[in-house]
Amino acid sequence: MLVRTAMSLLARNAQLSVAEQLALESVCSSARRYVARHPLLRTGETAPGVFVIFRGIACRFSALPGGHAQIHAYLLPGDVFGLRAVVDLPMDHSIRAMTPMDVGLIPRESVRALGEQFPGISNGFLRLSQTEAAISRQWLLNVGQRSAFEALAHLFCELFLRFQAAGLAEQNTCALPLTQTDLAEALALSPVHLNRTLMKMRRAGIATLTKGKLSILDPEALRDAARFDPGYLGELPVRLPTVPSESGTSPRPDAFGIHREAARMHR
Amino acid sequence: MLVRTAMSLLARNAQLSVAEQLALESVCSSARRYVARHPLLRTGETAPGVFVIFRGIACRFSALPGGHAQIHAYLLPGDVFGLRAVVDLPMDHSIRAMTPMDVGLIPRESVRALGEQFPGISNGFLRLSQTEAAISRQWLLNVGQRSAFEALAHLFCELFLRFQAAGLAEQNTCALPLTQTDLAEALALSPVHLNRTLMKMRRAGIATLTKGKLSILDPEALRDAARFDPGYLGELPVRLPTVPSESGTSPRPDAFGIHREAARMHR
DNA sequence: CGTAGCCTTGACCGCCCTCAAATTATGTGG
DNA sequence: CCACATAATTTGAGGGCGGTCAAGGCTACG
Repeated sequence: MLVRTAMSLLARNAQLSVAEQLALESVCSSARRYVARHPLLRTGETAPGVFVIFRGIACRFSALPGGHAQIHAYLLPGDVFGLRAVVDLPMDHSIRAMTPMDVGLIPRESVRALGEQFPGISNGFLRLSQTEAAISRQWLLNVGQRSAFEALAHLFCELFLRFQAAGLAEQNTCALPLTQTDLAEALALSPVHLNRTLMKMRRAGIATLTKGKLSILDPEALRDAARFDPGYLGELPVRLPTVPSESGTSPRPDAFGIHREAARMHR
Repeated sequence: MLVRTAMSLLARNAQLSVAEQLALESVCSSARRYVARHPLLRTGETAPGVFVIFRGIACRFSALPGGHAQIHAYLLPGDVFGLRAVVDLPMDHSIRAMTPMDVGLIPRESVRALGEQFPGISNGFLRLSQTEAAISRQWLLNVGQRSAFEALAHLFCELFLRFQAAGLAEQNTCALPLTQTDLAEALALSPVHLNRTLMKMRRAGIATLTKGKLSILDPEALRDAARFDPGYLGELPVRLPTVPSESGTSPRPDAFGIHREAARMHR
């Protein structure tokens, strides 16, 4: 049930055929349930296979001396982790659940076997890997080049679109059950400064994060602050919300359309 | 000739069989030559195939408003770029030559065809992709978590080991024909501050960068400053140089063993 | 209803940025 | 080989973004 929807998300992101999706489903274990903060994979170990997220949020992170951590990526329903094991690489980082989770496992032998039978599956995992790499490049820009405000705006744009693509967003809100410390660790900011930045964004009427719910009040301002261009996320069938106040009245080009054009001024 | 040595590097990093390596070589174009600073791939375009570096250094980067840039990765001989095209993804960043280069091209149709014939080739590219991802995670730590001094030390460790693995390092030196501005753009520092950091490292007798040559004077101090653990680079048949003064006399544990332990003090 | 975690705000500090200028490579034409 | 132009390196002075330390308020949950 949840398995099917998550596998459909995976299939879309990996551009799998129906046959390939079904083949993966047939070797995917039923859901294992984990509690929040449960460690899923630890630095140094080799994953037993590819995990598929059915429900909940996880993160990749590096533990740092002093109890701090750097979060490298958030993993949402439909995302996978453990790909390194398919190519015999141990984990260079760790993964933990940030919320209660349901996770499926595709044993790495099955992945390899299916990869030989269905080249599209191998390509699909490469595609997922490449899209994650593109996201991580944006995170490097978040940490190295953007101000705290811009970085937070960019992160909100990314997460909202990814939640929306996973069918987990309302009109202009989505559940984002992360603490401010979690967000701070993603943006390499102190919790204190992340709080100040969040307050600033709230007072500006751009976006709020309350009780684990992200609300985008002024999508255009958010996108402008982040200079957000969604092209790097792949061709998601979603877009940032239109302005709620005057929703649907003025037929002007939407955010996604604008960036679609800008993203391919090539060729 | 240079083609063979570069393809051997690629084959090792991707863990290709001899047959797979030969198959790739057979569809790889002879070397194209580029001058320094030549743009190889631009944001938005789709690469014609997978490029293999025979000679020279390139970088992935994002151009930023204001003429600045963030470098995401350095690409050395034996490295590839253009993998995104194999899975029909346009470039989310750009790539340019940093030195004169010789580059081979494997058309993306050939890559896909060989991927179906040789599953090991698909796996190999996934492996390369995963190793690049691990490197980029360390870069996020460089920019977000490490001081300028620590980050520069870590970058030097990474580059030296990768040059060494490519057969491009002497005992404790290697050619590193990058300007201080190039390094600054990799570490998200200003050129001014990178210079100060470099001077500090030089005056501490740890490492110097002069006339395009990196010299590691005190490998232990460098490794300690960076808290460097080479595991993430894959199983390279190399290591940081031993202390020149007392080389090879004392059989004590090497860096790899030490930091393996330290890296997992969490949970 | 108490305790613990999370959020919020204030005060102060430091790493790194910006601006500016001097000095040293690098390269180019005569 | 030299004169000149350009780029790269080096050093100084001053400022700001974000860190750290600290304290108080809010919320959740046993």
